[in-house]
Amino acid sequence: MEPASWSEWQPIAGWSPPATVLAESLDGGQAFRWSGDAQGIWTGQWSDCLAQVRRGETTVEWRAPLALSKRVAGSLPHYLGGDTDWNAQADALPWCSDAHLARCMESFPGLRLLRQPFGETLLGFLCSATKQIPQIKQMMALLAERHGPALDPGVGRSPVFPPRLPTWAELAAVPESDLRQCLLGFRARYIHATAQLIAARPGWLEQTEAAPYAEAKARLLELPGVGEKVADCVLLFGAGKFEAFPVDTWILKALERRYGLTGWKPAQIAHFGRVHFGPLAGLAQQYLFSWERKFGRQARTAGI
DNA sequence: TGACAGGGGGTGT
DNA sequence: ACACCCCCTGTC
Repeated sequence: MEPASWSEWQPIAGWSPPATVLAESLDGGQAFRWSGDAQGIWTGQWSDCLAQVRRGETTVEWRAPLALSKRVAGSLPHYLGGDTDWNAQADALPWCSDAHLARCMESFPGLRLLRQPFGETLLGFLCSATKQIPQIKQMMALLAERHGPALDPGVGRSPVFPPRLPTWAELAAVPESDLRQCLLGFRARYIHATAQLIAARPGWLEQTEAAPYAEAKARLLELPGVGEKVADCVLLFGAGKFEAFPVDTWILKALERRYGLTGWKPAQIAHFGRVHFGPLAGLAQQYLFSWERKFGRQARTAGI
């Protein structure tokens, strides 16, 4: 599986997060196709791309198998959110009047929202219901191994690359029983039915990704297995809709414990989030989520 | 060491 | 509210 040769490490200008924040950005629950080694090198896949990322001297650096490096060079900056001025976005959050948000932002300096391919973001979060990250990653790996074509190197003879994820068109041809073999459980039915629905509507995915937030969300909610939370995750991590505010159990805990919203229902929490954090609520959500996951348990144990 | 609950980043009825 | 699936983890 190890490609014969990699390109030189190349800088990603303007991004120099601490190791913990790089880990949180790549493997904190936005994406499910990155894994890190003991040297701090992260290997990840998306679309037809395979790359490694690490902290360099001054910025994050990347490299790719030589046969893929041109493709990755054209795709990785966008994937890592390089189109966005993150300092400006973070500064636009109401940290000035929200001490807890300020604390979360200080704990994860340089945290980014990824801009993943829309279709595979949808697939990932259809797998996510009542599952933790390692299990979701296992499902995604099995889907790729069993139903994704080997990554196309593009030209001539080349090393064997690990398989990419199947597209929705490819998933539509996979029997539900085969999906179940990928440890999907009841999610297999959702993915199968969603694949049929998408296959029956050419252009539907692309139009959904391009639509404004409210319309895109309404369209996603038509899919079986997609509720409020999954739709918002797909739009935030796979469509760049920063106003999306996914409410999962961590955000529920965070707003209950840190903002005193005891007993509020998810829909009420979502409304509070959008009003309180504004048009970049999704970015605030990511800071709160990361903090709660990393520090929330001990904070609650300490009675905070 | 092996069985056995218990629970998990939700959705649908 | 509860079922839906079932792998993983912690525990005895």
